[in-house]
Amino acid sequence: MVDALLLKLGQHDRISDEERELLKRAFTRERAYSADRDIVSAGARPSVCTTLLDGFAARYKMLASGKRQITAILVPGDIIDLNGFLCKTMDQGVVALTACRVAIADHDSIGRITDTAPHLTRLLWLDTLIDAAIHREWLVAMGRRRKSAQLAHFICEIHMRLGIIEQTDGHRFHLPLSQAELADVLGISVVHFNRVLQELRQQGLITWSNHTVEIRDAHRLRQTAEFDPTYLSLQFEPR
Amino acid sequence: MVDALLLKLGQHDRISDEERELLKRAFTRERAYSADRDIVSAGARPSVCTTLLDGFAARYKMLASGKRQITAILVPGDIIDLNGFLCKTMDQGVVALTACRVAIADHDSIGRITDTAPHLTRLLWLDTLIDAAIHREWLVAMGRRRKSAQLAHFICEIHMRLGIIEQTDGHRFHLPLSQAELADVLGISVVHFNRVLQELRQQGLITWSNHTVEIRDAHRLRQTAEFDPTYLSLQFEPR
DNA sequence: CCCGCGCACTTACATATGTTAGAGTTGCCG
DNA sequence: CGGCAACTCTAACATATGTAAGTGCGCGGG
Repeated sequence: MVDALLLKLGQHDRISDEERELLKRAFTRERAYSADRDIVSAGARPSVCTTLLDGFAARYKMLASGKRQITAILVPGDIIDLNGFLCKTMDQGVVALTACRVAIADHDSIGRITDTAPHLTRLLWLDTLIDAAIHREWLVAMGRRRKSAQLAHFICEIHMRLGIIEQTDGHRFHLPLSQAELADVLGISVVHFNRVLQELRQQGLITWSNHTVEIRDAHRLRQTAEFDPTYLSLQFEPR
Repeated sequence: MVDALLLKLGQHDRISDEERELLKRAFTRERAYSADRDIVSAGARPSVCTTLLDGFAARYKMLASGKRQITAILVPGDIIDLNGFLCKTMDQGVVALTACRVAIADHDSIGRITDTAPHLTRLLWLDTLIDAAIHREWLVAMGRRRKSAQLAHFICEIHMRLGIIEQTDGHRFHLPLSQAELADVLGISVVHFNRVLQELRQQGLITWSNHTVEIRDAHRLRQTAEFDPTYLSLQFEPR
């Protein structure tokens, strides 16, 4: 059930059979959400952790003006609210962008892991550190890159993250998000998102239609994005 | 030596005497950096963790264009490169913005804590989760707030964080950063930073001179910032 | 004491991005 | 199969933000 999670954690370091078992036994229940439903709401005090099995979700925050900023895109294998285990109160909500299936673990089970399985605990901690590194990369892109470079960077990142969980087909991948949702990721208007998208298309860097993205010139795309995947900690080494 | 760190961690949950001792014994060595020196550089593979005792530092990334984005402001009590313990390679550098004093702990000592002191480990983990929550809040401010609101939000946050380590004087605090540095925080030009600053001044929300900020109307400042400190996890409860 | 340098601040103009409105497209459902 | 609804894409204009250039102030070193 938690295959994608294991696939992802296994990128960073060896996971023993016992550790695999611990995780599998923690994430027992399963649940489905339809698109546009909150999986966790801002301000909630969850008593469980949830990992995405299938579909796309987004961490987000609404402002009084009605504007929305998406602060993270979650793909299968991502833990949605591991921060809730220690932060107690969710600072932001997570919404299903497509139909989603999730697996659920009680905080008690996670707590038992932190009490008895230090190495697995470090891997879970690492997972949240990578989330933070992604946030930092987004901050850089948002604050100091040209918007076309920000989009290029986002495409490189998602392509790589989907690759880990074997959801890419070479340079092509499925990204079932609307332009309005992607505009909320980049922090720009839908109109401007479309302008920026045309720019990447016109430069022959990508094609994008029917929610399928194809990278046509990976080298130049990475170059405009100044993409360096170090922040994803994909090196396999003892942790 | 690590008083500020203990003060900060102690906001979230009770710390036992043994845990205090463990931390004190981990952070043995001390070191000083002058302003504008890197404390850790991007791409480094540190074998130690460092916590700020005194001064202000910033996590940052440089782009090929020469632009800089600051992704975090570090104040005394913050751990500078706890992520390096598990990520191994630093995704971004940390620079001393003023003269800084730091305390240093070997990764081995931190590793021993994670192997033997689960509760203290959770508190350290929590600290990195709060870093991530701050990043998310900055993403929202950067992407979707008016720039004056972004600055207002930053002031509210820093005031609160300095309050925890007892570096505020009521509604006044010392913030020895130049406008160029603050512009790199907000992701705007120096000129525009100055415009935005004038705006907050003119609205009577703050005064700001000689690197001293005074909040004149806390209520309206929070209101324009839509500031809600939930994301800092300042609630005292078992973790 | 004065000079020079860094920093805060300003102006004028250029560019990027947002807003509003609407036309074309696609896909789903009755 | 027709029609609604959501989405993509474009245009025209308004606003926010960046760039280049320069003034003035305050502080530390000679």
